[in-house]
Amino acid sequence: MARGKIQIKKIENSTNRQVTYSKRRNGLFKKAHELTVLCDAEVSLVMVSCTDKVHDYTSPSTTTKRIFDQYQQTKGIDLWSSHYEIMKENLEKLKEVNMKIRREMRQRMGQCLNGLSFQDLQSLESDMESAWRVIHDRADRVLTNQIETSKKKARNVEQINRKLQVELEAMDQDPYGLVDNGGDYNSVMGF
Amino acid sequence: MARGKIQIKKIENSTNRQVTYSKRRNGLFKKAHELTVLCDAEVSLVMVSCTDKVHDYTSPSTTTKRIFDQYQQTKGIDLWSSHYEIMKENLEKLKEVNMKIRREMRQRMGQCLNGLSFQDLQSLESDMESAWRVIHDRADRVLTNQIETSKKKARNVEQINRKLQVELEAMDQDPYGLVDNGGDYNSVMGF
DNA sequence: AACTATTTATAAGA
DNA sequence: TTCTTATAAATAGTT
Repeated sequence: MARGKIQIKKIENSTNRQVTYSKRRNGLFKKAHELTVLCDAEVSLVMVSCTDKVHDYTSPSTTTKRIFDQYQQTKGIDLWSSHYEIMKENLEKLKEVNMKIRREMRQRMGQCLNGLSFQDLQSLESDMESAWRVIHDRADRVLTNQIETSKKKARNVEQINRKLQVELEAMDQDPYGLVDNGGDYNSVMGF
Repeated sequence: MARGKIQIKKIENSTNRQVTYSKRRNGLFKKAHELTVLCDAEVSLVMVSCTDKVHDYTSPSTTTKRIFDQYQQTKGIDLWSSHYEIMKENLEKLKEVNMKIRREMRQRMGQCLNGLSFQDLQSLESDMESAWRVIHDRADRVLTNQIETSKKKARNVEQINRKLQVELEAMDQDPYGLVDNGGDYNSVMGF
């Protein structure tokens, strides 16, 4: 508004933008304050710069919170209460779910069986039996795999051993012969 | 600021005050919007007139709530925010606990066993075996108790039956005798 | 609401 | 950041 008109669009030069922000911020604060005094109004002005700094003005007669409360009341929108309520509900639901799971868990661990009827106990018992079987089978398979792998490794080592022995015997008979056994030797060292 | 300077103090004439409020309010909104655009800032401007009407401007890129959140974060935290934060933390913790329990639960039901080592599987297996035993014993005891109770009831009924028979025989011999068997009779009807 | 004489805000430069 | 100043914008008082 001086020394030339400007377009109202983002100032690309960041230094200029910063300077303008600072100047206009003060202007806005001044105007806000004048409005407060002249018209006996309440004003809350919060600004967040693009570098995330917060500046604010609040008319002396009130507080930011009070103005926001009034804002909420008039607009009929709960700015935070709705979030708060939803979160509270979620928390309660989650707590309940947690309780249920914990109880079931305890029952599956053989605790807190008092409330259960004979039918409940029987179905729990058979449930656990089949789960146990799955776990047992699984453990079995893992163990079998481990044994298989070990055996395979052992066979491998044995085989390499035999090969080396043959080569050693060959060297006994031909001490100056050139035998390339480096690769196999390294693979034995791997164990 | 035109046609004469004015003092910055409350305008006593209420019509003038109202008019000035309206004019300057628009000026403030315009300036706020210009700041938003020129400097890529976020602005929240809430005004409450002395007649308790609320007017507001919020930069398009954000919401009043968001700005208020930022404001709170920068300035001290008020009650609402701390409640909110604590609740959020609680929610997160509870979610995590929930996840863990669910995973353990699934494992105890024979699902999602992929991540478990042989040792894990073995300890889970023995855990479940002992829990199963507890549940089995419990079911057994409940069944035994039920049988015991049934037997006791049966014996009771039998005894009452015998008594009634004796009384019937007595009536055969002395049809007009007064025998008080109401109590026993009712207890038989109970079955 | 519009007008307009003035004051105020501010863009650009230092 | 602050000051300066030419000029754009806002607005007080009036219609």
